[in-house]
Amino acid sequence: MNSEYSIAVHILSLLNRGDGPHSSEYIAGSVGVNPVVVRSVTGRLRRAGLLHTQRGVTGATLTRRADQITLLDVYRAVDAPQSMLKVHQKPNPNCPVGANIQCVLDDVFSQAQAALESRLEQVTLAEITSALHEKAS
Amino acid sequence: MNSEYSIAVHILSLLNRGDGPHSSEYIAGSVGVNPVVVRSVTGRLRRAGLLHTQRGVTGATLTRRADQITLLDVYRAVDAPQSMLKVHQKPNPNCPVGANIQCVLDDVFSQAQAALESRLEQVTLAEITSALHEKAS
DNA sequence: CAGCTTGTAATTATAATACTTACAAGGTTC
DNA sequence: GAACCTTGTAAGTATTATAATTACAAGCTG
Repeated sequence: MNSEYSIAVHILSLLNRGDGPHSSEYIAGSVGVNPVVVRSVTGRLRRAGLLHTQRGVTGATLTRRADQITLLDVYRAVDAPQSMLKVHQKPNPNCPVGANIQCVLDDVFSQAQAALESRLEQVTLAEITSALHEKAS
Repeated sequence: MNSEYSIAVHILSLLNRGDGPHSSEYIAGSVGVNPVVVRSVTGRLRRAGLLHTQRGVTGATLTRRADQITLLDVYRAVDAPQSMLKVHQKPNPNCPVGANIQCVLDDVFSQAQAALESRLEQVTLAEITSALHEKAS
């Protein structure tokens, strides 16, 4: 797992403040990464339909209200792995266990992943913003 | 996330068949990794109290019944990360968002992680063994 | 046009993961 | 006890994943 996901949430939180357009360089300063990384993540969010940008013009804008954007939307947008739990790749097909373990684990891991995603779906960007204000005060 | 976790489940599944002692080299053949990796994972499982081994003597034995071992026990045993969702490490402390985003995300990610672990806790090694038999037949 | 922006490909560092070698510690067999 | 197994670990290497950086085309704005 890389940290694109949390970077994406950070970017969206900045946009949700609504205080004028922010360049990728400004955002990069807040996130603590290279501006290219910000533009890359922003690109994914745009392709997922969460925000709008335009070549040459500073800033990005959310395409819908913050309470209509869940952390699961963001998770899917950044192309996060299908399951965070990794199955080893080369079990021996000639062993009864090795031949079937991948299939069995895929099933179990999918269920665990679904539980995690379900929790993410219950949190909106608006709630993140609220929590940030809470902490800041 | 590395694949030690699924390797651990694989090893325990082999032990749970009860068909004689298996050397780390035999197990490695089924799992598809180097014997040293098997011994390393076995070591973690031993330190977590899930199985017993002895230097010089072939094989390992479970310390309790398979229906008393959950996948969460195994997850904890292999020293898996506290949260699979990674927070970016260098947000700008001088920015209202950057200063608090880690804290807020840690909280949300912990909840998602708890949901995942809760699901793992509901699955036992005995059920994995059953599923393997099911597939094999 | 000059100077900014975003979008993206390509390259280089860096870090995480996996593999392998090596060997000590200990058991078993003859 | 000697030869030959085993497990337990440390240390080094290779491979891969991640992040940072460079470079530049495409496009807006004054």
